Amino acid sequence: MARKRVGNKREKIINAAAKFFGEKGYHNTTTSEIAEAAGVAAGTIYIYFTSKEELIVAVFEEFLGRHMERLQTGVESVDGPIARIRRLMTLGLELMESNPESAKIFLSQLRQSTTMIKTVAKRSSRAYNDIIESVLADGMAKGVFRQMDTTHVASMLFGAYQMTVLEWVASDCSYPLAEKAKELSDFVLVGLACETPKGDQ
Amino acid sequence: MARKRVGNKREKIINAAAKFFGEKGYHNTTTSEIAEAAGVAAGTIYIYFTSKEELIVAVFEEFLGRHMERLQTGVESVDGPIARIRRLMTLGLELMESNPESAKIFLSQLRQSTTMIKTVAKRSSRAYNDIIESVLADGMAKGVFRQMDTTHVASMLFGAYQMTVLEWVASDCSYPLAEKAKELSDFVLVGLACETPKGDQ
Amino acid sequence: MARKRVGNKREKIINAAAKFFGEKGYHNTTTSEIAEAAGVAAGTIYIYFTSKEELIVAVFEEFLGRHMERLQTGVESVDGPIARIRRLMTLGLELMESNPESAKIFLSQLRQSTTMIKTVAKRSSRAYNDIIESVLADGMAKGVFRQMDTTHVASMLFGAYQMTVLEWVASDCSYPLAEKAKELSDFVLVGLACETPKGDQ
Amino acid sequence: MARKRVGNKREKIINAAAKFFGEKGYHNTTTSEIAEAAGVAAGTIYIYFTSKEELIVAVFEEFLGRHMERLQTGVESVDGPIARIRRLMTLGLELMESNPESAKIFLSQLRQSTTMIKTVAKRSSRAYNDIIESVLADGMAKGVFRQMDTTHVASMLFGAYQMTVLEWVASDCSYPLAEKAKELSDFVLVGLACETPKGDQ
DNA sequence: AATGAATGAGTCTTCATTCAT
DNA sequence: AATGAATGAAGACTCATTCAT
Repeated sequence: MARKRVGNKREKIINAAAKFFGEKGYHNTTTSEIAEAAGVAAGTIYIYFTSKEELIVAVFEEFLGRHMERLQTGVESVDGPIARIRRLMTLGLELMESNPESAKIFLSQLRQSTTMIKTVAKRSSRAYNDIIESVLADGMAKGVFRQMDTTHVASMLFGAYQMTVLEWVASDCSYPLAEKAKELSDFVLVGLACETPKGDQ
Repeated sequence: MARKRVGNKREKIINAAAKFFGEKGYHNTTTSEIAEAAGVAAGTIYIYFTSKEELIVAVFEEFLGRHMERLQTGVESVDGPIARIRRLMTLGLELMESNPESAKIFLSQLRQSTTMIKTVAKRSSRAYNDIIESVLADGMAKGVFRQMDTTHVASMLFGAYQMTVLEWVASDCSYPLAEKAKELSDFVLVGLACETPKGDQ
Repeated sequence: MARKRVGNKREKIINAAAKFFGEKGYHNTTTSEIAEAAGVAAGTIYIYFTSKEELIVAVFEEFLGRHMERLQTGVESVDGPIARIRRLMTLGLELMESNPESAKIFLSQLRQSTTMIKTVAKRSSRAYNDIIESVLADGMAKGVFRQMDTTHVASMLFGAYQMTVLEWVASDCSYPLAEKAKELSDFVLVGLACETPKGDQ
Repeated sequence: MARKRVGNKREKIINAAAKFFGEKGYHNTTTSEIAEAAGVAAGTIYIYFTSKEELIVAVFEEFLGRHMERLQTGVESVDGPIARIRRLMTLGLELMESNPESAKIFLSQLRQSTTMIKTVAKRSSRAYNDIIESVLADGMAKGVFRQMDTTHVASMLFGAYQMTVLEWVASDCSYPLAEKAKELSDFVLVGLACETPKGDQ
């Protein structure tokens, strides 16, 4: 039965890498342990990826790319800016919950250093932000949301979302993440409503 | 009048380390370059710190500890939950702006991996969160803020704050961070006000 | 009329190997690139040769063997030791010129290290030397050449020949090698003439 | 008595490297074995040399530079082109004989591949050639030597010299190299004398 | 306390070779 | 015979840490 089925090795390596990168970070993960966990020889990694760095890039593209697609689709499946923001938050949390591995990567690797990694991380988070921003702009145009700096607000909103996931991961995923969806949506939605803070002097 | 006090070297090492850790990350910084930048011998670092890891811990404690103190003082200098939230956000951004190095550490190192680092990072962000949370709890008790999961809301608020700083750092500090303070405060304050999102079905 | 004879692949591999070994040296050439250039799969090389080392041995045998044959024939086509030395030098340079690849191998690989290579290289250069030596011995017997240590003189002569080729290769074959033939022959021939150096004290 | 005397480590490394490079060639020598033979840790090599390549360059410079100096001095200590050629050949063989290690490097590494090595090797052999060439030019100017292409003749002469050494090394230094000096000098000197080959048709 | 040369374990990466198809 | 994906041993180089001075 020879040297295994063809085609699933790249996938196995990406999965193993995702697991370790998420858990221990890029620098604390050795290519050897990735290889071992993936059930391949050390050198095999270098058949599919030219370097360790290219591997983490692939991990990003794989996981976040997958998220983006589903978020985009999800958002378009409902109408109205408010519903869309709710959908975005809820779906985002669901995706994270169904794949804690990718959640960890999403959180921990987002801000590493080497240039290439940086680039991809930025691209990924920009993709997230873009989706949010377009919903905001739409809501603003329709008069549902107040006037705002959509870029800045989108990233604040993204920050609130991220921290929601981070708390959950830090708790070792000890509760259903979905239950935070309402609070998250409420929090961000009020901030977008057509009025200024009240009770303020 | 020897200007060099005792402790001078420890301080110099911490400053040099902060600079490099912020710029290039923990793993891409060597102890040798820290030593060189600090103007001490490679071995000297190990007189003040038992390991590289302890050094980054010290950097965290130093910088974030300093922040905490000033945030705490700043918050207590005004009255009322709403004003305090405003003060917190504004002062936080000011502190970051006046010390971009620490801003970078705050952002990029917060989510590394090795256990010890994790612990400290968590401790630091918890400190931040604690300040926020106590203001929230107070506001809730006084009926100024709506009922909420203060822990979760505090961290979302912290997330919005973080992303505001991140955007600024990513832009190479190309604009005055302070100008984002109002939008940030407004955003988080509405989310806390005593009402539910409107326009929602 | 299938143009591909059996043995075609072996030949292609040897040619590709010769090219790379000559250009980049044994150690800087990978079996994969040889395979690619030869238009065969990586594993195919190991059907024809048991190892990379055996491959370079084959390259030597192939090219230098070919030279030897032609040199031998060429030498025998003229009469008299002096004419033969001239023929040897001229023909040798012609062969090198018509095949710069083999010239490079001849020069650069002659003195590698691993035992087996050493052995073959020695064998090859010995073959060269043998031809020269036999002409020398003949000339000495016939009284045309002076008494000498034919082995030593043969190798000095070979050295002069080699350096003539090396200079040419080092110049990127920028001039016709043949034009050095007369000087080379003159140089070595005087050294063989029946007299002692004059003008010497 | 601590970590040995300072200053002799670089030398020890160079000596160990010279030994192995000469015996087994650059590519078949590992930095670890050099370190071990030099009695230092693997990493120590990289305190003194930035790379393995820089190490072999240093080996070249060290040994051949030393030769050049002594050859130059030796040549200048006698008068007249003929005597100088004799001196050059004799002294050269003596130097090789007194240091077989360097003889091996001189022979085996002279024609490796990587660019930097090539460069240095070329520089070294050029230095040798330059000394020879200047003596030839002088002799030609004084009418002691015939008209010739000094560059080409110098390198042929160098080739004869090299092969004399190579034969000796190949014989495992089994005889006194010095005894070949006369034959070598005679051979090259006749080739330089003011006449054309005789007995030629 | 301070130095900085030395250490050596640890890592990524290469590449000759194998073997199921 | 031919393929080429997979192997895994080996090697150059890095860098946190030590310790004699």
